[in-house]
Amino acid sequence: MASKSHPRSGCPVSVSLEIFGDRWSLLIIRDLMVRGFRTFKQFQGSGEGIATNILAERLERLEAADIIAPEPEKTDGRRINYRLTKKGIDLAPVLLELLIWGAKHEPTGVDCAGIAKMARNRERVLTEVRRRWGRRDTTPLLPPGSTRIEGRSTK
Amino acid sequence: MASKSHPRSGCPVSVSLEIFGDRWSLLIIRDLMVRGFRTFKQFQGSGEGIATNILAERLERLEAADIIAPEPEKTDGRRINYRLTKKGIDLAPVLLELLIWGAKHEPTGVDCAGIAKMARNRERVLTEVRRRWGRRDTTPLLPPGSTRIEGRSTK
DNA sequence: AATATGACTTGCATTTTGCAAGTTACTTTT
DNA sequence: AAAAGTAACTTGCAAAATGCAAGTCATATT
Repeated sequence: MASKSHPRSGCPVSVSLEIFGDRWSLLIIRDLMVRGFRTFKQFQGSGEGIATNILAERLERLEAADIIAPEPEKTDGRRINYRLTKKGIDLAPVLLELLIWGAKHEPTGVDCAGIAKMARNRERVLTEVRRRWGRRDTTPLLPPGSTRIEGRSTK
Repeated sequence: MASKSHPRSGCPVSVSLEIFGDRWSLLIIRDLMVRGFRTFKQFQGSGEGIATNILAERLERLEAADIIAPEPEKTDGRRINYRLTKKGIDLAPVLLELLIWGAKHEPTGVDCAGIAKMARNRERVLTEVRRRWGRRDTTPLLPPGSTRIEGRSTK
């Protein structure tokens, strides 16, 4: 992917897309950010069907861009836990807007009302995502299959 | 590009990425949204170096997704003006966050202070983008090479 | 009538993907 | 302590997407 550095415009949008402008990178970041995934196996089984060679390449790429960082698990020498860096967690607004747009404009089989509520409380959602990242809290933000955000109700 | 419909998760993020998760689509949308570009030739010469066959394919794709719509120019039968649909202009927040992230975290050769100001006034920027879209105003939001947003100063 | 322009095609070489089947270094079981 | 997992990758290909350069074709312009 974009291994050869084509001379592109210096536009920040363009630069961003050169790093994660593909169909998989942001899904990995999403899994880290809201589903609490940490390992290769988890990403692999995330339901999107990414091939293992592509997954390995994307992890390498995201690491090189300092968006994620690997930390070997002490209690199990086989396992590597990936974690978002500060730079990585800063992608939360991008992901949130992507989520809101997709839910609004495409049939996605998720609770639109729940997403609409998130759209009305962007800042609250982002604050929660950042707080959990700071605490290394890995419980899924969205319980699998749901779209309701956990924690203090928004009512 | 994702011509074969792989069965993917119904996650809105995933669905969004299937439509414009590549290195070019959002750049075309950016050109339409903030640079006031309308034609094939303009996109082609946007400085990113997109190949004409790819450009044609992306325009077709974005049109199929109802993100852009072509309208032939009455005064010149050769020219087709592309325009963002409502669904397309709704991508403004995504693009803005992408812009903010890139400017903050990558060397982009643009005025970081200007972008930081936009980051503090997201809503104002988005309102302006939408207003201009509604008026079919095609003067660039950002004067070429600059990053200062036009119109009423933010002072 | 001749030339130019805008919006694409086409052909082809190079890259990236996707898929299935390993491999390697631990861990757990028996 | 040997056998049987597991986690995280590699490898080898075939298929698809991308990047070039060069055309085509329907208007415009000169």
